[in-house]
Amino acid sequence: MSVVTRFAPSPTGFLHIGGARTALFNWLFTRHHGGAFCLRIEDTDRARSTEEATAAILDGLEWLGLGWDGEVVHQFSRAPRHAEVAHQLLAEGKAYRCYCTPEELTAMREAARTEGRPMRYDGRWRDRDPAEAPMGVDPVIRIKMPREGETAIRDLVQGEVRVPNDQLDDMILLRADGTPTYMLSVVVDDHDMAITHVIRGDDHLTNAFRQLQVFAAMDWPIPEFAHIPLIHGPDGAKLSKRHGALGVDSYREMGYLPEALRNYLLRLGWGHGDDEIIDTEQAVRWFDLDGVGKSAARFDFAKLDNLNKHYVQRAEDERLVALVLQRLTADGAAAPGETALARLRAGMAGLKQRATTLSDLTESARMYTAPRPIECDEKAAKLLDDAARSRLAGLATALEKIKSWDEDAIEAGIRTHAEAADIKLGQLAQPLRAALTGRAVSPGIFEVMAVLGREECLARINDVQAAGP
RNA sequence: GACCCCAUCGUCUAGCCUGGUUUAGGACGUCACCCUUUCAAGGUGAAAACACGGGUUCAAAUCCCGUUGGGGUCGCCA
Repeated sequence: MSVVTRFAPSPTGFLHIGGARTALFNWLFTRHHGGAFCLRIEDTDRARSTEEATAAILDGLEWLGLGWDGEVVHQFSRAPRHAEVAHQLLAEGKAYRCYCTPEELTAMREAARTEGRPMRYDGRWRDRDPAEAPMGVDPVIRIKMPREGETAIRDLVQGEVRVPNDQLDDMILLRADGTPTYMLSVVVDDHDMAITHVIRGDDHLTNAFRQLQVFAAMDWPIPEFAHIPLIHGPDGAKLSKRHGALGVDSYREMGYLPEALRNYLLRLGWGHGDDEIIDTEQAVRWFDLDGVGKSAARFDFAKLDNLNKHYVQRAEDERLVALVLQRLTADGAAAPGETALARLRAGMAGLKQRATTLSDLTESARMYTAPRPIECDEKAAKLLDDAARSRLAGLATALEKIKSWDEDAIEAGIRTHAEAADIKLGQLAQPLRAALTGRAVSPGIFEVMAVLGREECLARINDVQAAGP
């Protein structure tokens, strides 16, 4: 039997990090076993579903590299089929019309709360004669749930979980306006799409019992379930907008690489021995549901940063140059000229060794792309005191003497100069770094000089001298 | 509140199913030292956990029960 999975977000907001992980697990599981990974947009809530949210979700999945198979299913378009199933159940006596008004239900709910009982519909129309139906009330269709015994699911992550059937009330299948509810739609769609494995968030675990009864009523085969634990915020509380419940687009903006986010999300709740750095190819080979933990995990930016740094350092220079260029010009700024671009390309190898995010990388890249005179940050300015300036003064002639302008020759030339002038390399290198890059931190200074070129170095040193204290 | 789920270093986890091989392993983070033109990287080392209480057993992080703590669900939302 070939595996068919689905990721079924509702388009009421961006693709948040928990959803992204659910999608990742589904995708990995499908790629590992061979099969189809389907995407279904659960847009039956017409009031809250938006086109923008759908676009954001598709965009987020694409960016993360989680491609789906086949056409995207828009659940609302299948509403007639859902209604058909509800009516079939009605005809078979497995469902019934309920004429309760929303007010009645509210009263029921309030009463339950004051009496400290759980709120469950009391089934008052379950066996009532439809002839008693009040005029002018559009009925909903409710399923007849079993009232005795218990329902059990064998969850691939949670193990066997059972719940007494008296906990399950006669839920609504079809609303008064004839539109299907989520509980009906998921089941019908999962069946019609021939989904074999339902891998979703833990928050759906209790829904699974209700859904199981719909499958049973229709006499449909029941898919495998795998309810994966939720992701919590750094403080252990539910991920809310205040914490890390950001859309994947936010992580993209912060400068994380999709492969780093995938690796991080994979390790959040899934383990394979002591392995930490797991690229996607390896993940596909290793991933299975038995490695999924049962407890919720907290989101930790420090670890994501560490992973991101790892992937940035190993990313192709050209790819990073393109990404940095995008960021450099994102605010409408003019693209760097040819010389600046050439420097960026040449300097990328050194730059990326020190970057954590694309955002850092972009900031550090400015030392190669910004026009003269470059701006000094506070720490750099501090390095350029009078003593430092005077040490720099004698350097120009030394630089003129260097024959071939490459890293090794520059280093040799400067070391010789430092020895002759009787100053420590460090005392020279730091002011030089400040003058050349405007920062106190940069790639190796000789590398920077090689990338910048002799003329530019001389000019930047001169800029500092000219500016005065 | 009812029902359900969970519980190993600060965090992510390995070990748990198939009790002894564990002075409970790794990673991130933290701290120290080394390297060093800054930073990063790298190297070495350190501090750091089986929530608690009962069982079962010759032996429990591992099995059972309870307590506590955390989480989820209780919509004509999904």
